[in-house]
Amino acid sequence: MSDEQSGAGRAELAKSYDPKLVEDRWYAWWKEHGAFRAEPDPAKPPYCITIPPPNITGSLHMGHALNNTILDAMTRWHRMRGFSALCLPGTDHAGIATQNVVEKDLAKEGLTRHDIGREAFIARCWKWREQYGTRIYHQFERLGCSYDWDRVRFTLDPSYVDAIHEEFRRWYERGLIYRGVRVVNWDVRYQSAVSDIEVETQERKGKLYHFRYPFADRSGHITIATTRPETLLGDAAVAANPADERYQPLFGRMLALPLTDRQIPLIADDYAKPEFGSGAVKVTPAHDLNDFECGQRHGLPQLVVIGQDGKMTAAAGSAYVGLDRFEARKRVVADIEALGLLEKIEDYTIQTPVSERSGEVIEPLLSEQWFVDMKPLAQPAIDAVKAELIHFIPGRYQGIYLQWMENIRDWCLSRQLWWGHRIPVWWTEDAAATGGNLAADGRRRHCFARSPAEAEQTLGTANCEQDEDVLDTWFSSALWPHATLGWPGETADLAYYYPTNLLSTAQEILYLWVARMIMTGLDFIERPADSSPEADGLVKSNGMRGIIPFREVYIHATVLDEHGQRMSKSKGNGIDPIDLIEKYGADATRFSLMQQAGKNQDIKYSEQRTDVAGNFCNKLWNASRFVLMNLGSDVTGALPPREQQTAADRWILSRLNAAIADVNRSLATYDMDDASRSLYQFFWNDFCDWYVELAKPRLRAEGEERRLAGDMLAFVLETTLRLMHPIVPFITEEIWQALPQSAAAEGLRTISLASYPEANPAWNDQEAETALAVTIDATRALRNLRAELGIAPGAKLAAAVAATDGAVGAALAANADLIANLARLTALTVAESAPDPASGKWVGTPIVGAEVLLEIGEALDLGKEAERIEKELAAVAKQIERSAGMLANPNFVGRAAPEKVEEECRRLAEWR
RNA sequence: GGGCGGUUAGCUCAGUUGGUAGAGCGCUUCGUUUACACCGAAGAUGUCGGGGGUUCGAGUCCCUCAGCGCCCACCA
Repeated sequence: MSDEQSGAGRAELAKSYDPKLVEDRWYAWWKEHGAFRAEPDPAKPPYCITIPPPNITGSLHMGHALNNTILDAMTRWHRMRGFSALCLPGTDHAGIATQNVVEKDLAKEGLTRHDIGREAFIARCWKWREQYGTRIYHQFERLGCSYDWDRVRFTLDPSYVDAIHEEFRRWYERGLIYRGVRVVNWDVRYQSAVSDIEVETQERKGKLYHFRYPFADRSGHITIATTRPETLLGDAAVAANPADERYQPLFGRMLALPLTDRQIPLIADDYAKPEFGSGAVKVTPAHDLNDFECGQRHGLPQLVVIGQDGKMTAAAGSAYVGLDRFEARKRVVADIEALGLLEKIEDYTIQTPVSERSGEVIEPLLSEQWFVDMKPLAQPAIDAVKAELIHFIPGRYQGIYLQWMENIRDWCLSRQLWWGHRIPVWWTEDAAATGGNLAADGRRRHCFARSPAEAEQTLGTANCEQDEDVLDTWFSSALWPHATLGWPGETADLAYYYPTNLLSTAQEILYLWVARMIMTGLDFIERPADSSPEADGLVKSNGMRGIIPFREVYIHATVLDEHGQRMSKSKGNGIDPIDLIEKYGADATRFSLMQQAGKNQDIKYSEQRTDVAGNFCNKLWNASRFVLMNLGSDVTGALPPREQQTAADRWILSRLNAAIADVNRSLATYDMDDASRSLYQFFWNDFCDWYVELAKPRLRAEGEERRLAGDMLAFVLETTLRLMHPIVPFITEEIWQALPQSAAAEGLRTISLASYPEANPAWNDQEAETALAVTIDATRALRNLRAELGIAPGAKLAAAVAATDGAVGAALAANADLIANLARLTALTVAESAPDPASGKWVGTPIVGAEVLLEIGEALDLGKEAERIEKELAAVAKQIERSAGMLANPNFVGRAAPEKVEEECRRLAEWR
C-alpha cells in the first residue's frame, strides 16, 4: 500500500463515511499482502472452515451473504485470537444446473447437446465455467470475506477426480455401491433420475377418477380410484386388504383390464386400505414405488408404459403409443367413459412430486441405476452425533438429523447427464471377459476402473466401454471437507486442519449435504485410535478411528423478504446483496445481517435495517474522526496508569470490559445478534453519548490532562475497533490504520492480524460504575426537569445532588469533576452552598441513591410544577402500594427468597 | 399424517436461572453546544395470541385452543 493510503499522517478524514473509497482498496491490499493466507503452523492451534461451495451457475444471494458473513466473522475472530485460520473457498460443478444453462445457450443456436455430442458439450460447459463460474468469488471479495484464494477448489479439479475415484472404488469394492432396478424419481425434462431429497411435494388441485374393472367372466366389477389414469395401461393387479370382508371371497379372481386385452388378478395385500374409496387399489409396479414393492411381493410383471421422454411406450398399446403422459390421461378417461366404466370423477387435492430443478412433475419410473447402500454408512454418523462429537446449533437440528438418519434410504447415484464425474465403471458383453463382477442379467460384466487400460486389465478384454452416466453432484460435495484439504493424499493440510471446525449452512441441505459429509468423513478419514483424540471420531472395527469432518454445524436462518415471502426469481422479490453493498457498503450489509442472525428460523429482511447499520458506520467514522482530530503528537494510545485515570476513564474501561466479555461469549455460541447488539450499545450509548462528551473539557485543557484524555480515547477506540473488526472489517481497518497504536504493530500492519481483545477482570470497577450511574441519572433527571418546567434553554440555574445512599455519597465525594460535568451537560451551574429545601426556591426529584435539586427561585411556573409533582407523586404512590402490598402478604414474606424481601423493604423505605 | 419454530409497542425484533416489560425504526416536542442532522435532548406508546393450571409472584414453567411458518412422509 502506498503512503497516501496508509492513513498515518492523514490530514483529516472526510466528514461522512464513504465505503466506496475504502472497501475495494483494502480488499486489494489484504489480498496483495497475503493477509488471509494460512499455513499449517505447529505453534498455533488450527481453525478451519471449508465454505459451502456455491454452484458455478450461482450469483451471490442474501442467503450467501448471510452465511459467508458468519463464516468470515468466525474466521477473522479466530485469526485475531492467534489461530492459524483457514477459510477455504470453492465452487460446485452443479450437474443439472450447469447442463441446463449450457443447453439453453445451445438452444439459441438451434442446437441440442445431442447435435454436438458428449465431448463437445462438455467442452462448452468448461468454457462456460471459465467465463462465468468464478463471478461469485469476486462477490465474496466485495463482501469482505477473508478467504485463502491460493487454495480455491472446484469439484471437477483433477485432484478432486482422484478423490471421487477413491470414494467410488472403496464403496464399490465393499459392495456398498450396487446396481439395482428400482422405481426412481424420473425428471422428464432432463431425462434423468433425481434423488428423493431433490423432489418436493406440492399440493395441486386434481381429480380422483373412479373406474370400474369388470371381472373376466363378466360377473360384475370392482371399482378402483386413481389420480393417474394413464398408468392403468400398466396395471398388473388390483389389490384389496386381506382383512376386507367385501373382497375375501373374490381374491384370486381375474379382472379384464379395460382398454387392453390383458387379464389381471385380484390379490390380497395389506397395502390396500379398506377405508379408502372402495378399498381396492390398482397396482402398477413400473410406475409407483408402493406398487413396485407390492408387485415384488406378489411376483407381478413390471410393464413400463411411460417412457423416459414422458411419452407412452409401445407397451401402452397402439392406441396410446407416442402420446404425452398428460394427453394419454385425457384419452384413457374418455375411452373408459365410452365403455361405460367411468363411475365418477371427484375434485381432489393431490400431493404431487415435483423436481426442484426443472419444476416438472416427477414420473416414478422403473429403471436400472447405481445405488449406495446407506445403512452401514449412516450408523457411525448417528453414533458420532449421539456421542456429541458434532454439535448442532441451534440444538434442535440434532433431533431432526437423527430422525432422518435413522430412516435413511438407499441413494440413487447415477444421473443421465453429461456434465459431472463420469461413473468410473466399465462394462463388457465380451463372453471372454473373466474379471470384474457379473451383472444381474448374467450376461454383462462390470468393474471399477480409472482408465481404459485399468478396465482392460481388470476385465481381461479391451472390448469394454465406460458407463454412460455421471454421478449425482452431491456425491462429490459429500467429500468437500477432506477432498479440498488434499485427500486421498496424506497432505500436511489434512493432518493439520482436519477435522475442520465449523460447517454453517442453510437448513434445506442438512440431509442433502451435511449428513453425507459426516458419513464420508467418518468412513474415509482414519487415524490411529491411540494417537487421535477421542473427540475427533469413533473407533471402527479395524481398530482405526474414523474422523468427523467438522465439530460444529450451524444452521442459519432463511432470509425472506420484508413480507415474510421466500425470495425467488419468479416472484421478483429478491434483494441483491451487491446492490446493498453498492448503496450502503459491505460493512453496513454485514452488520445488519449479523444483527438479525439469532437463533431464529427466518429473517424478514428490510432494507431499512441496512440503512440503520450504515448510520452506525457513519457514527463510528465520525466519533473516530473526533478522536483523531484531538490527538496530539504526544499521544500514543497507551493506557494511562490507574492513578491517572478519572472515574469516567475507569467507567468506560469497565463498560468496555463487559462488552469484550459479551462479544467473545456471543461469538463462541454463534449469537451474532447479541454480539452486534453489545457492540452497538457500547459504542453508541456508552462511548459516544457519555464518554466522549465527558472527555471534551479535558481535551480543551493543556498539557498532561489533554494527553491523558487523548491516550484514553485512542486506547478505547483502538480496542473497540479490534472488537468490531470480524463483523465490520473494512471501516475498522481504515480507521485503525490512522491510530497511533497501529504504527507499533509487528509484522504485517493490519487490524486483521492484530490481537483480539480479551476480557480483563481488573477493569471491572464497581465504584466507577456507581459514580457514573449517578452522573448519568442526575443529568437525565435535570434535563427532564428543565423540559417539564419549561425552562428556557438559556436560563442558568443552580443544581445540586444530595446522596441518600452511602456508596453514592462516597463516589460523588471522590469525584468532584463529575458534578462539574453534570452542570456542563445540563447547562446549569453548580450550587455554591448546600441547598436549603425549606427556602421554597428548590425543586427536587429522586434518582437511585440520591436526590437531584434545581434552584428555580422566582422562575418557577407554579402550574407546571404542580403538574409535575402530581405526576411524580402518583408514580411514587404506585411504587409504595406495590411494595407495601407485597410486604403485607405473609406468603411473600414467608416464602420468597430473603434477599427479595429485603430488596422490597429497602425500596419501600427509599420511596417514603 | 408426523415433527419443529414463532405469536411481546404502529413496524422489525431482544428478553439470561420465574421477582416492577426493553432496543432500533416510526411518532410528538425541543435543539446550528466546531465528531456526526446518517446528529443531540426530552417524551408518548404494551391485558406479552386466547383460556386454564403450578407459584407468594408467570412474557418466562405445565396443559389446552387458535392462527402463522418450516421440515419430513409411499395412502391410491
